[in-house]
Amino acid sequence: MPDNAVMASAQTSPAAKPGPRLGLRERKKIQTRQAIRSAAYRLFEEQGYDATPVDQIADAADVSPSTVFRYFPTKEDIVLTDEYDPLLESVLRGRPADEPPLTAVRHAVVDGLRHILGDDTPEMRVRMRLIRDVPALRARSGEGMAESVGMICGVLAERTGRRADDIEVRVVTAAVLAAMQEALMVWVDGGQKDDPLAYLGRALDVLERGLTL
Amino acid sequence: MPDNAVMASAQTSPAAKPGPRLGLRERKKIQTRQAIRSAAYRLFEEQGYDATPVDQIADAADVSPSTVFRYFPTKEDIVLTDEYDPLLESVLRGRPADEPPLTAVRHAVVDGLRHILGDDTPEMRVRMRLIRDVPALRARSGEGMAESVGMICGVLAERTGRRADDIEVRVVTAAVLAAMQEALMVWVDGGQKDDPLAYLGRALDVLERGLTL
DNA sequence: ACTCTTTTGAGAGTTACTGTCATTTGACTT
DNA sequence: AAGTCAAATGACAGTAACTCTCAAAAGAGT
Repeated sequence: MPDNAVMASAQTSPAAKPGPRLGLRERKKIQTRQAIRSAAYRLFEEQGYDATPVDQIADAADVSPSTVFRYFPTKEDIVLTDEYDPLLESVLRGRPADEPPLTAVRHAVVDGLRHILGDDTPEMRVRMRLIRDVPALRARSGEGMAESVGMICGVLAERTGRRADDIEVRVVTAAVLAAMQEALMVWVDGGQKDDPLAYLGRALDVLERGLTL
Repeated sequence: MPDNAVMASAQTSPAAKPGPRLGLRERKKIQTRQAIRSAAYRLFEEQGYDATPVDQIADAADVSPSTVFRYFPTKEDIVLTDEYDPLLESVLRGRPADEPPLTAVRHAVVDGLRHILGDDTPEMRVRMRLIRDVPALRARSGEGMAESVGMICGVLAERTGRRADDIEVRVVTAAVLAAMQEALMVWVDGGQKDDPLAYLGRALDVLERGLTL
């Protein structure tokens, strides 16, 4: 269960958790991964995403192009890889079983976002801008969103006794994630100044209100 | 304003409207376009989307690869090009000005879908299946959806006096389109048997109900 | 120091495009 | 009917994102 690419990665920042007891091999892998990402972000900001070939990223990160593709299956993944879904799932499963589905999902999404905004790094801001501006990244981000919808539907199915492909379950889930997406994009459009959670709250309120304007 | 790729094209079917008064040139263009599409759909069904190179489509359609790319900027566009947005926009603008936004959008989406389902061709069914099954197409389809959101927000902004980037306007719009998307996908999953409009209706009801399950 | 496994880099190949340019082919004029 | 012009086509060269294979390099365990 991959990612929700609109959201930032949980362990993107340098030295996210080097963990004292890792072999040299593992440490090098983390280093390499980070080197590639840093180089990529820098080049993307300087020249733009499309104008930056993978070969150039490889050069800048001092690895071969093969290695880049070994770490990131696609160029998009350099920007979009994160671990949002597992976090979201565990928060959602932790909600009390008698809570109404929408409330549970709402809390899960809010908590998940809060956790992730913990690392409010400059890199994350670049990432959000890239997702907003580069069509290929937007598209892939949407794909990640769709996978999140699938995961959430699975959990909701267990909670409600409905089927995971029940249209109402799916609509609820899709609407919530769409609202989150819009909230984040509006936040980015506004210069990433205010609290994104405030936007998210307003967005979810609209849903609970039955979309009345 | 491109397309909503989950929706089928309005003039995809053969001889959609040859129009009696077209020069030979225009007629040939329509023919070529259709030849490419037909060949592509056939090959996609036989071998799969990814396993079918554009060169092979060109061969099958008796044109050069250059010509294929002249008609369809990307391979994805062979499947996804449609004219849903203009239709949607005109229907939406035609709704009475005092109607609540959600109601107006709801009617527009339903009417739009009805129009489009007029041509319930086999090709359209293949298209829907491709969109469901091929990640690249799903992603692009989502992109089209995002553009539709933009268009609808523009119209709603005029109607309501709010700004087009108002978060509530965007959430309403995004939720409706997400619901439509889910409705269509559930319909496809169910074998495209029943009336898709019934699914759409149920999906939109969930939204108006405030996402209560 | 010596295996053994994992990681890396080098290189070749595929495919989706992009851009250019000469040729062809309708469209229109005389 | 012939001639001119603009649009459409095809051939070709080039770029960039991957994919695959294989041999060299580098940790890990003995």
